[in-house]
Amino acid sequence: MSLKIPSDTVPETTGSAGMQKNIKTILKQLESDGIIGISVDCVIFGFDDNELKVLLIKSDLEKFDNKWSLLGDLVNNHEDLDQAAYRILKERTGLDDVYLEQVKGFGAVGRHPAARVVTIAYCSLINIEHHKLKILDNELHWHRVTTLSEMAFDHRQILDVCYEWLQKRIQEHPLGFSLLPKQFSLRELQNLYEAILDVKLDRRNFRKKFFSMGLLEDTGELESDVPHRPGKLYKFNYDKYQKKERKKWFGIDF
Amino acid sequence: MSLKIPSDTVPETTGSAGMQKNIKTILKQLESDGIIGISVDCVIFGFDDNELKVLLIKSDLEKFDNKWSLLGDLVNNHEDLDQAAYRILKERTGLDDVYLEQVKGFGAVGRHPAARVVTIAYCSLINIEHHKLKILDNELHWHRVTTLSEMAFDHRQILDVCYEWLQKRIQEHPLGFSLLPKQFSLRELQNLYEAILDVKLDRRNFRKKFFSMGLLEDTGELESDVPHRPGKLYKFNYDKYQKKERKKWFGIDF
DNA sequence: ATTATATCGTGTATTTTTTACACGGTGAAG
DNA sequence: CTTCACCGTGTAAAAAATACACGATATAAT
Repeated sequence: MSLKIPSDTVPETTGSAGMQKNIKTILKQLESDGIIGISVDCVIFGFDDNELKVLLIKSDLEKFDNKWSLLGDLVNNHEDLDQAAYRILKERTGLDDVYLEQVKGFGAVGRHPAARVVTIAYCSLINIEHHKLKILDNELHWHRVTTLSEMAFDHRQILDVCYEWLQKRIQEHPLGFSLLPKQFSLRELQNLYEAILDVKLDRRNFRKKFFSMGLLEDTGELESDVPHRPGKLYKFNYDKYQKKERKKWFGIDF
Repeated sequence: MSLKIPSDTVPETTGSAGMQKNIKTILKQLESDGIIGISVDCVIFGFDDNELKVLLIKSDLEKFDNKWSLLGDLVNNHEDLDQAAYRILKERTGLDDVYLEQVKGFGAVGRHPAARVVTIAYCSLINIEHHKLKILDNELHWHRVTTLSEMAFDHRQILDVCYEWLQKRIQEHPLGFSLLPKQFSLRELQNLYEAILDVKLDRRNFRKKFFSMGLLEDTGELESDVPHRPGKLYKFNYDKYQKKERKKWFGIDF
């Protein structure tokens, strides 16, 4: 017999009052049996209107009435952690080929009010445009990351950790491109970095930096619908990046 | 009722044949109930003889006969993940005030032969000297990290991930000091970095780099028992490090 | 058509950081 | 009293990061 109970967020799209009761019963049983549940929570970032956004859903638990919650679910018995995260992502965004990476496990004893649940946080970056079709479905919402007050469970802490992880990560690895269209102008790229890192950067030096890596490919196309001189559109060359030999020693810097 | 079953490694020091049977029974039951177990595994690093070592134990499972295993245990229902890791560390090394950090969760379906167990890997750095008293107990062994062949479970993979994590981490954060005595010479520190990162560094520039951070404190003492001119002994000033404001933007570098 | 405006794209001088490298000093061992 | 191995410091050259300016080109307003 395979237990199937809800996680921090509603896994079924057909959430109803009758469902709720069932959920609570199962959670209670888990709790009384002293079994630790294991879930996966996805911090799905998007970039829109020059701001970093995160995809959230209204919590279904009374205790967290109207609070925002990350997208998550219990891990099934037959699936890896990564698979579980991909499943959630697919269910919620319809997107398949996305950037996804594990960030950290969270297992404080009281983090879930109904039972002991350890969750593994994943971070995902998607192009918000690709996802727009599906957003109307339910209680899903893109929310600014900078102006978030309370959230359900320990999801605020998880989001904070993931946001800091992202800030560090985009400076060392080429993930930012996942938030942009395949083709992008250099200004769009810089806006992305400035928004995520909350810094102002010099346009010319930013340009120099990226071109010196030799990983941006000129598509020959130009921006359109801009009220000024259009910039060239580039795409990131992942192949070249893979083949590139990375220097091992990068120095000590506390 | 609180389930208590063994993890990837024997939690009890009194491991015996009778115990083994009990373990298997419980694992089988878990497996048939479709419950996912959750454990913590500690990658405990030490530094000795100018080499990075890891603390391992002989696996108790027949399938992994004589293979090396990390130190781990199932997470108890009433303890946080971090607490579980600390508990294992304390049980095995007798050490308390140690560096410990979560690295990654591993949850491949078939990673444990007896049941589905998701494990959270922790990385710990200890001074190998402090631990020598307790090593005689059982099957514990300090093993070179560079010359390790097969290991039990997916522990080789976990170790690899943690080793790479360490290589990156010691360049950005002051953790290396946990592997050294409180007081150390600059050469010892450099040997540590060279061993862990597998690079040769210029002695003078290494010195310059560290002193320019202003975090090394001259103890006034000198090395002893060296067959040459003794070097000064320093200690790391953690207080100063905490107070130090770190620059946010450190540039893009793929 | 002409002008205003906003961004594009490039180059250069300055500062800072990293790297490479040399020499005199001190303690132990023979 | 010489050899050896490492300690401790300084400096010149190379590389990287930063600051900053100007002409070009598109749209929109006049």
